Amino acid sequence: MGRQPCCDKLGVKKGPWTAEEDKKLVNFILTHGQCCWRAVPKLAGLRRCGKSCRLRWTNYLRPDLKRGLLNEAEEQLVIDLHARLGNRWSKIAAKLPGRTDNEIKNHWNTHIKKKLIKMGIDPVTHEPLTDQNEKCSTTPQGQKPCCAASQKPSCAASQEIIAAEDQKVNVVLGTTSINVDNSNVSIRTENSSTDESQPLDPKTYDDPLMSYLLSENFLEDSSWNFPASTADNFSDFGVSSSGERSAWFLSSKDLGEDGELWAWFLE
DNA sequence: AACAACTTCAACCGCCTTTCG
DNA sequence: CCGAAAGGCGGTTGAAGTTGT
Repeated sequence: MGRQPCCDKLGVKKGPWTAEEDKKLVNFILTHGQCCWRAVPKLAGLRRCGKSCRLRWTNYLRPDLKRGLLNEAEEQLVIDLHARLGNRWSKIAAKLPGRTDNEIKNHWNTHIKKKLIKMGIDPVTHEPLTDQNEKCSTTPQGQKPCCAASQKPSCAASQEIIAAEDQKVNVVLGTTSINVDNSNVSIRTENSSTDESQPLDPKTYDDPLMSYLLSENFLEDSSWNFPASTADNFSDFGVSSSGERSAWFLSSKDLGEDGELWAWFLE
């Protein structure tokens, strides 16, 4: 016998999450950590599928998420990574702390794609748009493109993209330069007076939270476990008391849009 | 003001890979 | 080792919001 089913479809709620459901999920995960998503709805008192809970947490409720549109540097990084990785959104998202694969995928489809087409660049192959490229990357509705970069390449352009995966890339955008060297990404902003840099190297951060969030461990392992006991909650991040816990959330979560939800938690 | 067309993005669906019994 | 379930991922959908007429 294998495992038990994820959730019986009977009585499972769908559609947008309510503030009440968000509270329950956040409360449960911050208290118990992420264990098995299948058990979360039952234990948290939610009539949702475990998958739905995981999605809601990773895409919307996680305290380390950034809010708002991707900035120019992030956008350029996404374009560059997409050229190398194709539609592997989770891999791309792993290089942009605080951004989710869903968010990047949406931004790509709604903004970047159009921008590239406007610039005469094929968003699939990242080659200049030509009749041949258009035939290659665009197909009638309902049909898959012959050489989407995320799939096995069937044209030369995609093969080059896959082959380029191990190469170093350096993109300069105005005063910002993005350097991608296999798994390491750094963003540097040239200041006219100080030449200050903002590398994404976790070692350069004194703050243990930032260091951890930017480390490969965190990026590769999204199932970061909170301690089960509230007594030693967040000790891994260098905080222990409830006051420090509040400070940690205040600094890591943009309270602008979800202020009510997080204000509730911090009470 | 009313409606249509367009845009955005949260959430779902279904497939694939990994893990477990 | 095998089969089944969990988890993860990318594609797609549709409701809500925005813009144009």
